[in-house]
Amino acid sequence: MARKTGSHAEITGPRVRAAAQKLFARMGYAAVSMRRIAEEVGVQAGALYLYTPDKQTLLYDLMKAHMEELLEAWAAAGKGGDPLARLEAFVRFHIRFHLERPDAVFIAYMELRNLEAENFARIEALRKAYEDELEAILADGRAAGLFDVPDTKLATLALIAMLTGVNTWYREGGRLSRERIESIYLDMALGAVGAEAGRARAMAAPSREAE
Amino acid sequence: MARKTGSHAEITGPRVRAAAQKLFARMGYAAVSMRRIAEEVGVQAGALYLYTPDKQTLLYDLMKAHMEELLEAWAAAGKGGDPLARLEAFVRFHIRFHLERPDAVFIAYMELRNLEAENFARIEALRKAYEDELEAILADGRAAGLFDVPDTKLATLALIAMLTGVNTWYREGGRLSRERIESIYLDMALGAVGAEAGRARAMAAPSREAE
DNA sequence: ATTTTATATGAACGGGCGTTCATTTCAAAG
DNA sequence: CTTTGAAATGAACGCCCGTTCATATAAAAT
Repeated sequence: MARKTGSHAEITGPRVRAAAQKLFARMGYAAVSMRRIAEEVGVQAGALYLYTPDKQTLLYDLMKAHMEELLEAWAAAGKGGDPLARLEAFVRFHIRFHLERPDAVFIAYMELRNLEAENFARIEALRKAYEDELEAILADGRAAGLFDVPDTKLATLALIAMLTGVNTWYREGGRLSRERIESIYLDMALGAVGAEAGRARAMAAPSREAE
Repeated sequence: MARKTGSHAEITGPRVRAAAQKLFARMGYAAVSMRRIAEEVGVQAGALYLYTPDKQTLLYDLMKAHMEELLEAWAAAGKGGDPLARLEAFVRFHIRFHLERPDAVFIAYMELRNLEAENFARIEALRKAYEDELEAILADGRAAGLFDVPDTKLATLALIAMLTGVNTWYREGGRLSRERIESIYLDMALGAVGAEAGRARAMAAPSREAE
């Protein structure tokens, strides 16, 4: 038989994962039945238990994989540079990464409350690790006199909320290209942390300062 | 008998509303049963139908009341002034209003997908009306040469996402007062839209401000 | 050709769901 | 008192839930 063995979080069948991710994102974890997921895969409900011990683990595995992928991708993309360059890299990376997997992102921040306490704590730890990456950039930038940030924790949460917000309105083939969106959000992020040198280059004519 | 009469959205019994709001916010609409709500009220499930035609209407009424309250409160608070003063008023109003009713706010943006198409469209229209209030401020500010905003629609959504984000981490009696939080977010918002006049007053020395 | 193994079925389990409704309770109105 | 009628009960409706399991199928390994 093929019943799952180890301490769960195994390589849940890709077809099952894909079906669950799609349906959880569209209808919400609580509103999707195992029978509905099975239908999407083209199988009977009982067969799902060859790939996951239960519905909760299916959700947890999706969220865990997403968060780990996020951290790994940033570790690979966010190399060195001065704080300003690192902030630009972070902003562009965050928007691009999140726009590329809207379903996973949606689940990761809408279904937190449907995780059992233990699983919730694990996902929160991963989220915290990601936030810490941005906070370190802001702290370094402040220390270097590049940013004007009274509270790095607050600024971190504010920036991440702003950036992730793109996912709520972006639609493929819309009015603005991803590159353009990244640039606009980058300018807003730089302004929000008082990094006026970064903003200056986008200014030239119409109104204000030069540094 | 006391069965509801008009085209629904009546004055759903306040105790039922309060119980539903609390439970929907904590566990999610789909995960809360009518029996659980009844238990919270201290009544049997059947009695709830004296106050609402069905569960869906209970959710819709909560969201509609919240959005209308939001629009009315802003209409009362957001009087005139130049765009900079109006933006400051909006930021402070938004944070204060949202921090005062975390359950309603949480439901309003987490349970949209559980609304039937017709109800969804009505709530979205109210949300759009609120966003338009901010967008008008940004458009006026840009026209007056006060803000540097390449796309008012994007900036509107970015600012609202950033401001509403406060609700995800704020806890009563935390490290920072609401007033302090408002001020910090105000500075970030002003920076994000390139309103350097507003930020300037906070600059003086190397990092912090005094107001 | 036989055994093994992975994959799947489909019926069944106990239980919870939203909603309805005939009936009861009980305070206020007459 | 008696009548009214709003407020609430509690049983019942048909249906869907997550999960288990004995059984079937069929490809791979022997």
